[in-house]
Amino acid sequence: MARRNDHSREELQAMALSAAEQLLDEQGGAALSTRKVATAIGYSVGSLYLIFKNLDDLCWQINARTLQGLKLALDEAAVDQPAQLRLKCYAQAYLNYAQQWPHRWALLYEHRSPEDLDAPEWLHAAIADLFSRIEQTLRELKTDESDEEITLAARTLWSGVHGITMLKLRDKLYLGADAGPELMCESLIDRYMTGWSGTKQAVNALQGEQL
Amino acid sequence: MARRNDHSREELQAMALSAAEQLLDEQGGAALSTRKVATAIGYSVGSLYLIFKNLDDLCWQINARTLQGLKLALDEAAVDQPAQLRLKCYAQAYLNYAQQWPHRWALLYEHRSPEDLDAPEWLHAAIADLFSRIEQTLRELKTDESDEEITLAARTLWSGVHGITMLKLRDKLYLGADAGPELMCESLIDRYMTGWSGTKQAVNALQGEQL
DNA sequence: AGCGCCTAATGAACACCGTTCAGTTAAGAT
DNA sequence: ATCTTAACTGAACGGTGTTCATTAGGCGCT
Repeated sequence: MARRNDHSREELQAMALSAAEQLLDEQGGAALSTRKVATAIGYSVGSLYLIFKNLDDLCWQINARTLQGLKLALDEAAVDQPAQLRLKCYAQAYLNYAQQWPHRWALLYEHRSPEDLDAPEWLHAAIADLFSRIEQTLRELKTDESDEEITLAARTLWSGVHGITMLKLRDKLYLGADAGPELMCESLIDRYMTGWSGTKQAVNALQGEQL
Repeated sequence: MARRNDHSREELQAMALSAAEQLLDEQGGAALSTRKVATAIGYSVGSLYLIFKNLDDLCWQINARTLQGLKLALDEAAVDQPAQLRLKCYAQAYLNYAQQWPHRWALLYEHRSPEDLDAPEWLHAAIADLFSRIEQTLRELKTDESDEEITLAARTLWSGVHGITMLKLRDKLYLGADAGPELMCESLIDRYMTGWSGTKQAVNALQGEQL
């Protein structure tokens, strides 16, 4: 049983990634193993290494698909929404996505290659692409801010949403009842944004006084 | 070589934890193994299981020590500081601690027992204890807010700082130059707090800061 | 039809891992 | 000196990632 050619490289790759995602969803990241994935698609262990460089590589490719799914979810949530509401849409969609695919989301952030030497380039590009949505929204809301200010605010807000999501998924929130993370995202965005305006006004006021 | 009694249970436990922490610091969480820890303290694998229930247990105990160190760092950073500055002190100390012990910090959040069934009770207590510092500070700053408001704000702010820290440690920030996370924490706290109060108090806050 | 070639596919092998437990051995009691 | 006992061991089991010599099936050629 060799040279079966039942499936092309691309088909095999897709089959393996789907099987791995199913394993991940059902049993968590610790259960991801080359042998299990290989068995799931009806091939031997060695064959997996003809398709992926190693298990790390497979994980990175799962992460690529996860990021793409996240991107779609964000865009879908924000479609036809005014800039003012879009931030909260993004936050809700992010939170929802993470809760829907907790293990995929965890893999996205917990997976590291040994020595961190080869975090792929496209990963950075994909994350920058996600950031750009928030930056774009902020730019629409604050037309006269510098790029540095926009970037800082986007990353700060996104980190906040990310942190809320992470603590929620780790059950380390337990804010009395539930409905916690949604409220926290609301609180974060509302107060950060009005605080942003407030700080600017305050600075202007102070500078006006001092002149 | 049996019944050596060179060390008491407590000594052995401390030795093992220290060795494990050194391994963790130098080679990361993936390199933590019972065999390595056992060899490092000059005992056999089996002996480690007389001291710890299993590797999970050892990890939880490392986490306990990490949390205690974090608590000390936070308290030290905030000593004799007015409530107005204490929040930023906490944030900076948290960020510093995570950067000083990246692998210990990562273990704190990435380690999960199978099926999440036995996340220890003391862990929740320790985290609640950390939260209480922020809540207490917020209570001093906002004397007429409800407990729910204080709790919500504390968790939101802390999640934000946590998210910033996490993204920084994953090298997924790259905010142009560095000095990113510190600026982001400043931005988060300033804007969230002034956004909470409204514009009027923002001026006071800024003036107080400049003194 | 028969013959080779080539390569997709295999799975045994290696070095690790967590965990267990029957067995060993030394310290202290008798 | 012998016994008891428990601290300690390390081989064993089933799992992991990864490699690579071997195999066998599809394909082109004669």
